[in-house]
Amino acid sequence: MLTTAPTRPRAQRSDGEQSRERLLHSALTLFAQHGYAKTSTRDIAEAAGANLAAISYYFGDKAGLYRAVFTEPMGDPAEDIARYDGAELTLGQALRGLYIGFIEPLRQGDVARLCMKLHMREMLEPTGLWQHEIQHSIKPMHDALVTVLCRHFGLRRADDDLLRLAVCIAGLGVHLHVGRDVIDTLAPALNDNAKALDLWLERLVMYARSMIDAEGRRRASLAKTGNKSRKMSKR
Amino acid sequence: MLTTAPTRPRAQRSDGEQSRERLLHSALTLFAQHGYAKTSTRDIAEAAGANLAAISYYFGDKAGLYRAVFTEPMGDPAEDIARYDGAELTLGQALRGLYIGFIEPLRQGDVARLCMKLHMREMLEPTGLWQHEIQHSIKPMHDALVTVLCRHFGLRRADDDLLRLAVCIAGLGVHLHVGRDVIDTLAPALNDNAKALDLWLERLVMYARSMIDAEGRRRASLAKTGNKSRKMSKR
DNA sequence: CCGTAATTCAATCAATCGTTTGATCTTTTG
DNA sequence: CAAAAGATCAAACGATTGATTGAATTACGG
Repeated sequence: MLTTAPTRPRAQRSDGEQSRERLLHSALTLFAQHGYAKTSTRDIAEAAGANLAAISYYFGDKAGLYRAVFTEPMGDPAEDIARYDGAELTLGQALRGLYIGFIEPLRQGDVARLCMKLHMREMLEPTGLWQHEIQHSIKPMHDALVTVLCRHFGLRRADDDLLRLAVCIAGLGVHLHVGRDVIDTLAPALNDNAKALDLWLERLVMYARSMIDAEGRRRASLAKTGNKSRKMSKR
Repeated sequence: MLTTAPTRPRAQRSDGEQSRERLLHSALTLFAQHGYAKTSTRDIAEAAGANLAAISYYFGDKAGLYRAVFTEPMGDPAEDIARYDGAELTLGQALRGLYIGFIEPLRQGDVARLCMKLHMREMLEPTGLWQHEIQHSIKPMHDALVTVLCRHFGLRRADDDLLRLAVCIAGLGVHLHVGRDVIDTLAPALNDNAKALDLWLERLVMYARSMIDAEGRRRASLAKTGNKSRKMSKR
């Protein structure tokens, strides 16, 4: 049997989607909490109040359910990108738009946060959907960020140092999710209310600006002293 | 010397440790590659060229093997901390010492890198050893970094903004490991040789400095406009 | 060289896993 | 209302898992 859900040549019953969505929600919660392998289909069905066979009925198999959980609630990446790659935006606005994409899921309900956590988990499971996710979701965002930075530095084409900068800027946002458990343990006050998340946004923008400025100074001093010497910035 | 697998009232055979260490190495590789749940004891035994029962013989059970893999090859966290929390170090030296702890494993052999990857993976699999790891390995490193920053800003006690800064500084190093697969896909040139890692060290230190400076300026402007004043030490 | 303990091995157990089955119930449609 | 399709359900199947058993093998001390 292949992966597709059952075809629906006729009308579907109105009560059908209920179980399907309950399964999706329960699966999201459990997958994000315990990972794919440690989550059994029986646990998912029980948490959803549905029958075990409903999983194969709606999603084909466990992998199909995971795929649905992984891709279905995700918005178009272009939506996130549009927030920060407009040519008319100032650098500050672009950075703010970028980090909003990371922070907003944190303040929304469980669903968005669990979904983000699921994606972060996929980063360490090189097989499966991750490579696809990199190409179709992360790469466009990365490229857009690189474009913004190129424009800011007046570069026609990105070099390695600009890529490094882009990685670090994005890394600040990623770390907010990946390191969430650690932060909650070491400094719980940093995440415990909506106001704290506003501060995160402010600080991340400020930090990103400072990194961009530092890279700009490095490039300027490099251009001045010629290609050979590499001085540390003083200050 | 103080291995406590089975009870050993008599001498042990010299060929015994061979299988034990082969099991440890194979388990590290497979656990880091596929995660705990997706790695079967049979695969581990086969990769190690040992018998399946050797796992229970040396480590009790699969969890015991994982625990051994997770904790045995890890050096004392105090060793890492000593590289950057000395009071006589300049800020630049301290940051360099901090990031060396992140980057050095990347250039060392497979073992260190796999071990680091296993720890990163554990971050998203909250069950088991992770909380212990936070308390006994990450928290000391975090506290030491906070101490360094407090000293730099002349603070008697860390506030939330300083903790945020510390999280971001550490996050740059963490992201290098967590996002490794992504980086290798989007910008493979950034990790492909020893020289590139040298550059990472340079840039991370530069970025951290710039974030620290930005935070310092923020505090200074805050003090000027009327809040309680905080003095900064210049280096 | 012999006895003992350490180690290895094949075989197996019990539990859990994902999946399938076929019957049954419910809603829609003509 | 009756036929058909959608949806639910309990039960079971086959495969794989972690762990154990007891005998066979190997190295070591005397």
